[in-house]
Amino acid sequence: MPARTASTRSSAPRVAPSIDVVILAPRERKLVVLLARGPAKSRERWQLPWRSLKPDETIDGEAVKLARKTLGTAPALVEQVAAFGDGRRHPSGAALSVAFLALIDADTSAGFKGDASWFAVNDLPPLPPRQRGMLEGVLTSLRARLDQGPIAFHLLPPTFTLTQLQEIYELLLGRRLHKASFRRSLHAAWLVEPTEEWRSEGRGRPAQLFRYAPKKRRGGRRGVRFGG
Amino acid sequence: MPARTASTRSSAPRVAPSIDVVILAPRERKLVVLLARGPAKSRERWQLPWRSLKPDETIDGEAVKLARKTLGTAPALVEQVAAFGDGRRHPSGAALSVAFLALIDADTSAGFKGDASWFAVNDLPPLPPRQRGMLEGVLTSLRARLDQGPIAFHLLPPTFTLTQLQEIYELLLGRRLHKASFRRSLHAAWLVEPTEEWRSEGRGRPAQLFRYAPKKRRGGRRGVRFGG
DNA sequence: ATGATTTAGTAGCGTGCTGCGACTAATTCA
DNA sequence: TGAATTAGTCGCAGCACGCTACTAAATCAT
Repeated sequence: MPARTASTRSSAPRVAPSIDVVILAPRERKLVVLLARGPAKSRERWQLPWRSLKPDETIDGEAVKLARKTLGTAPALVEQVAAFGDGRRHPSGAALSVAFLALIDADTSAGFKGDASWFAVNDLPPLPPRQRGMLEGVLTSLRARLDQGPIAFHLLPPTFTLTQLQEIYELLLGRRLHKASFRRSLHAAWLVEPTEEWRSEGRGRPAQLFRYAPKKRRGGRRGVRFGG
Repeated sequence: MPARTASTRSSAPRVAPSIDVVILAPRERKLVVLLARGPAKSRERWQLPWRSLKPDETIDGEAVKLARKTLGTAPALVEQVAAFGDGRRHPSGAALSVAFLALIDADTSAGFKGDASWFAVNDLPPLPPRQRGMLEGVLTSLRARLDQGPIAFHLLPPTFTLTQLQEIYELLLGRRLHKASFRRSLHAAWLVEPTEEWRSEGRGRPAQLFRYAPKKRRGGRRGVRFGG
């Protein structure tokens, strides 16, 4: 049921596929996404950063370049999520768009200066319809694969406290986790190792800093399973 | 920044994205994939079924049509897996290809008459390089999502014995499972219900037939976790 | 016919993982 | 100096998992 859209008359012109990137960072207990300004005349003033794919270009390479150009710095992770070729409208007019996920940590994102702006994913401005679907698809996929790979670590700086790590998981899962169970799972997964440093964050006992250091110990590496 | 329409000159010409479908069925304890004949002059004589995407077409719709046309009947499941736009060669010359997974059960696949042929996924003829990658990507994704959704059921007829179901899981996972544990997990997941029928399959005690009937019981539906 | 063989399905035990409440430890604030 | 706050650990109770061993119902061989 292809819904005819946008600037088309009898038969749509052939337009190159687009690459769209969903750049995420944690920010004040919320997940935020980086949106770029659209053309002034367009209905939606904000858009996911995108570009058209030229022949001979690889999608992964171009996605990394696009993320770096938009962000001014290289993200910790860039990963393809899915292709979107429903009939919905895309700013490029492309019949097909490929969605990418990009993650950076809070510290790096705080240093961002550029034309784009951060928005909480729970409180977004109107987006072009296909991009709205792409964003939702990326978030769903992110949550589903949380326990498959070390995704959460890419939202943190190189060293972090276990409470910080737990807060990232809670942010992505949308629910509270039990501290003791979380740490036990983490320990069993052999994903982090302690550093010598401790950080005093205002009140309370200082926390030890850890770094991401997966050990391929005997038995398949298990993801972090959640207590809570 | 988005380039114009049809074809460029000096570098590669612009070619519409392709839709490629990996049609799988269980067959004599092996997983088989349906391959179509390529053009006689081409290096690889066999290819994944594919077609070029025209503007205004939706990828999911076209994937279903392609699968149905190739197969002569509608598959039990058609699902997008990923986009492939590495530099590797594709028969269409497209810069970008989208891979789809399609599943049908053994009985239906046995009735297949057509130009294409079934090959065991462990013993394949040479394929165009990008399609080789797409096939591997689809298989990897299939195995990874086995415990997330009811994928296995789409490789079986509407009613089946629990031994048949277990064999499908063993086929996809590539290892033997323990009967009692498998059934316990299945029961806990509330995914099947017994019918009144029993099937006598040669020797031994007859087996009860079950049907796929997921119950959204209290607590999130767990996938089948594997014993043994 | 009857016992061997084959396949289906269940019972129950030990171990380990999970969820949770309650505890100790180290710091800041009044 | 003691209340409050945050970090980190202990250990129990219950459930899930892996496995062996059992019962059930059919066919095959003699």
